[in-house]
Amino acid sequence: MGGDADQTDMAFAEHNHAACSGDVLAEAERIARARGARLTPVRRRTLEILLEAHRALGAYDMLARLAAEGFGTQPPVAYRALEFLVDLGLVHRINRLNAFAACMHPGQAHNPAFLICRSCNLVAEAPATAARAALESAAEATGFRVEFASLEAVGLCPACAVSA
Amino acid sequence: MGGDADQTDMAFAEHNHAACSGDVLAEAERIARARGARLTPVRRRTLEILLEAHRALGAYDMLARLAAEGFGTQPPVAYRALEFLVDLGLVHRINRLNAFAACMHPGQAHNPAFLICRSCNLVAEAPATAARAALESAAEATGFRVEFASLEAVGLCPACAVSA
DNA sequence: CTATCATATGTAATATTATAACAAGTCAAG
DNA sequence: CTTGACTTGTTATAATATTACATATGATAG
Repeated sequence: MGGDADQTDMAFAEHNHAACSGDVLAEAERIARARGARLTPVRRRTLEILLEAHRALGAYDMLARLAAEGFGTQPPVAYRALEFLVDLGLVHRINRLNAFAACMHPGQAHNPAFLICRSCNLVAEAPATAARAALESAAEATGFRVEFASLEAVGLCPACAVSA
Repeated sequence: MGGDADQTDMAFAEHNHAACSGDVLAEAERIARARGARLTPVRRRTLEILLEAHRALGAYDMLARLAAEGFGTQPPVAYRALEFLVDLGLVHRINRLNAFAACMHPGQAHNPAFLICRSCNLVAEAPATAARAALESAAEATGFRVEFASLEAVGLCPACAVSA
């Protein structure tokens, strides 16, 4: 899995959000097109908001922002856009937080692990190939067939670890 | 981690629930005592119900059973008992399901991975030492300090895999 | 013993997260 | 254009979880 190393590099580093968002957005367009799906205004804006926030947002938080921009005001507006993006692999659901975060590496084989900072709420993706393999092998020992696994770690990001 | 191998053995195997529940319950008493905590009737019964069910139950499902047995009828009754048991490591919260499952190996170093059968809803624990180590090492590469990690796999248990 | 204090239980009220059901609008294909 | 699939929006409701407060229980210092 050659992509793994690249994914870690910028996880918590300072970087230009506008640039990385733009890249992901362009990639998102291609992925949607390839799947015959339409990246409509609400959907696109939902993804943009998540990319700008650079952390996990709850559905109602997202809804408030969308409503403020003239989109619908009811829960399904947010849930549908988020579900669409999750299905396309453009957004991940963070179960622990009941929240959603933009995927920073769409298209690349991902299913990453999530690193959730309990201090600043930043969510980063970490390559989880090895961890997944270990989990799968432990599961296989019991005869369980893993179809999907979610790996979520809570702790302190580098910046917050320094402050503490 | 010598305990790991033992933990897998009975994960999905046929076994005597009454016996394994009794063992866990006795161990629970000891753990509570050691912590100066009281395993009161609601708390004890909550654990028993989870042990009997041998799968994850939602808080409201638990509440209904407790209420039927003469305990309180309001949500905090279930949430408080469950929180108490989680704090003592006697029950695990399965984030993916918004549900709770009895720990089958209390006391032993656990923080296991959870194997959730999407067909029969059985939840088993699998040793996750290796997976945790891999995850932690991936996290460390980004400078993130992991304090807690939840590993939840969805798939098919041996019995359901055969049926399918 | 019993007064006291921390803990536990119970309830009502409310907050948060999520889905179902349906009407109206959009858009590409024929 | 018109059909048919999809998208958006709304109302209503379900499912999950917490806050606040009153009462009860149990251990223990006096």
